[in-house]
Amino acid sequence: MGRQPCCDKVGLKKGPWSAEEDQKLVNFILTNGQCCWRALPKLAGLLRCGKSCRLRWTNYLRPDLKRGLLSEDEEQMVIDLHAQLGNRWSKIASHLPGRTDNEIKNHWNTHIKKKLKKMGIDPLTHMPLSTTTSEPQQEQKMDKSTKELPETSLQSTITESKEEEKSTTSALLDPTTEMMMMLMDDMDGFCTDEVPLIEPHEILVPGTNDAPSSTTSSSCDSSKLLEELQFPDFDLWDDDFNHWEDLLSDRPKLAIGDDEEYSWTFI
DNA sequence: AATAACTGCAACCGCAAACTG
DNA sequence: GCAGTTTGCGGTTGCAGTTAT
Repeated sequence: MGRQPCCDKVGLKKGPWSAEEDQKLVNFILTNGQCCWRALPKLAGLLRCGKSCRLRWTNYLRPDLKRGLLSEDEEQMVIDLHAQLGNRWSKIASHLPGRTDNEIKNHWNTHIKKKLKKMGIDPLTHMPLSTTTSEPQQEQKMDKSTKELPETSLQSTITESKEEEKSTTSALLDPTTEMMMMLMDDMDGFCTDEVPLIEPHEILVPGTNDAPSSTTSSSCDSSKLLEELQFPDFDLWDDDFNHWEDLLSDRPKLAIGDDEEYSWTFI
């Protein structure tokens, strides 16, 4: 099957996002909803691939994201869920509202792994280190083959069955979280990755006070952007998703061509 | 003060599943 | 059922900031 090239397409920008790009992306998604990532960059006037836009949105720009370090509770939850699910970061993230798989993955690799090792626990098997091989090489191998993990006592409880997964993970959760999950299940395929969890008027723009001391230039720009950004006042997630059909069918009218300069009027 | 080493996070890459015609 | 396309996921990398020397 032919996979289309993504960012290696000539003319597409890579690397850190600028504040302007963030603004374009946020404005576009807030106006038109989240759909058709492939077409989004052109429609939003971005010289990025759809994949890059999706990543930027889900990992950084989504208004429902919590920022800052994971709390003790969240961290413990990640450890428990990892013991059950392994490196299935998206599954783990789905149990932590406002957290992304990338964020959890990074936190695991940079903080929790070390913490567990310090405590004499193998972060991979969640067993005491003395009973497991702690050869870095071996660990690397294991990491890479998480999908075919040799069954440990904990991991052997993992089942692919959704039903069983629900029951095992919900056992770890507090009643509120459990209820939220049940409600989400009732919402016909709703998942935390589908924005928003909140209404536009409830959007809490990450402020300067509790914002993480993120140090990358793009992050700083974006914090600024999000502070300044005026989210449009409309019901974002009603049946206005047919905006997309309009936009897509209107594409020629928008005169957005591959090599043309885009102009976009922001709300 | 300079710079080497370390750390943490955002972003990219490639694969596979899901979807579509 | 098949081929092509899109989306989602997990692993990895690059780089800016921080700390140690």
